[in-house]
Amino acid sequence: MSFSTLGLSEKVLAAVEASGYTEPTAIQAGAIPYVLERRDVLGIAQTGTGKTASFTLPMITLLEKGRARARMPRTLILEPTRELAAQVEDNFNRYGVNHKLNVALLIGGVSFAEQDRKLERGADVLIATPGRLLDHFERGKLLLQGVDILVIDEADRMLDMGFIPDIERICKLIPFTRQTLFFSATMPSEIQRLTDTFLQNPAKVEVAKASTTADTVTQRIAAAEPEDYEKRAKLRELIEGAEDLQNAIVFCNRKRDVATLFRSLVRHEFSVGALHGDMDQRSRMTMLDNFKKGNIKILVASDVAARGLDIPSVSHVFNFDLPIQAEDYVHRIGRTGRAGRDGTAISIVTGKDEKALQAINETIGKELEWVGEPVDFSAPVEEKKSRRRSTRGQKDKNRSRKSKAEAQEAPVQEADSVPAGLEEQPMVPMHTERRAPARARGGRRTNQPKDEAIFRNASHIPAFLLRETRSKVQSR
DNA sequence: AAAAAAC
Repeated sequence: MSFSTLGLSEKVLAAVEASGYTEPTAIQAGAIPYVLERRDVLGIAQTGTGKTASFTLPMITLLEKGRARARMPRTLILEPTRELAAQVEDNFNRYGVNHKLNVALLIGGVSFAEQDRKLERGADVLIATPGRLLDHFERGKLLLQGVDILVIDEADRMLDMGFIPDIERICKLIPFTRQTLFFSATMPSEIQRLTDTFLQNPAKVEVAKASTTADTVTQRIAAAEPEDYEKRAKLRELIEGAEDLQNAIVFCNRKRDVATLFRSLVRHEFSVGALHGDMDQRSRMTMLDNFKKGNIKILVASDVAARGLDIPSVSHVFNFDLPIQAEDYVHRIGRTGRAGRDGTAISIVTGKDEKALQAINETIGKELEWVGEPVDFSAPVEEKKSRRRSTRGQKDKNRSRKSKAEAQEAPVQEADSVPAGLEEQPMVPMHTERRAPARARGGRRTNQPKDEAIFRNASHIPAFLLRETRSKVQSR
């Protein structure tokens, strides 16, 4: 199978070849001919299957005829998150090198001015998250009656995020004569209803569901005490003990925990970045970019990074917290072991996680194996105080199990406290212009890092990367 | 107990 048999234009084929691709993936081979025939397409595919190129390549081919008019984009692609939208833009830039496409990215968190300019100039391709798109529409800056191709990507995720009413509204604003390409990893009933309403005689292209537990991913769980500082110590131990760690994503359930953990790892001189939805857009983009380029080895992230992000090779995934929804576990560990590469996923489990762990084991259809000693779920997991009173023996046993180094490690910073000198610090992330602790400024090191790639002085991180959202709000 | 997304 080769790209040349799919009906793509010469210019597109040249760009694909220049990118080094020779063989289409299953979803590309299945969907591209239908798109070029102007059929509606229902694509059922996970991320990491080459889904994006399955619509961008034929779209670029189709866009060769005709030209955009001011404020009337010719095509519209809806994405659930800003990062995914930006990723699709990258895709158009890469495969559209031989074309003069006007591509406009309409996402929140950035100024309207440039987006307006691009709309005014006439966009061949409009890539948007629903909120910002509707915002532009309501301001009258955008006319949707010229849209010829509508792409709805990651529909099931849009559903999870409550975007379906917005999607329905947008669909109704676009002429009935359009071509619609609809992608979803799963087909829950609400999504089925949506496709029944908005697709006309679609060609259904389904690619085998990537097995939830890719054989190339080694999955393990590691026990820790439930206190945050204990979990952070365990995480450092896991990172330092990891074999062949090239780069890693560390998932936390909550944004504030992303922030706290990020600061803690900076203090411990890891090469680390953070990513969550409350960070300003510029930081989000730069963090992700630096992580992709390898400037940052460890990315602490919320579930904003769990799905869809195209980070080609992550050697390790760590779950600082077990995800609340077992399904999210699958998405998180799907960040590693991609494209047949080896990957390792290690999750920290505490006495409070019994139910979450059960749910995950059920979802993946096997029992996760422990590294080190397992958590004793039969032990009471009430508040620490009551446990101390009721089961002193158990507690002492736990303490003696801890290594000396761990025991000596004072709580780096409790979730609710801040290290000295950073009292006024915002949640996320640390601001380097304030005085960081001596170690983070490259001062005396108490323990010599053994791996230069994973450990690094934090002082190189550009200040704007470490700025938090509130400054933006204050400046208004 | 969460996160994501418009201002």
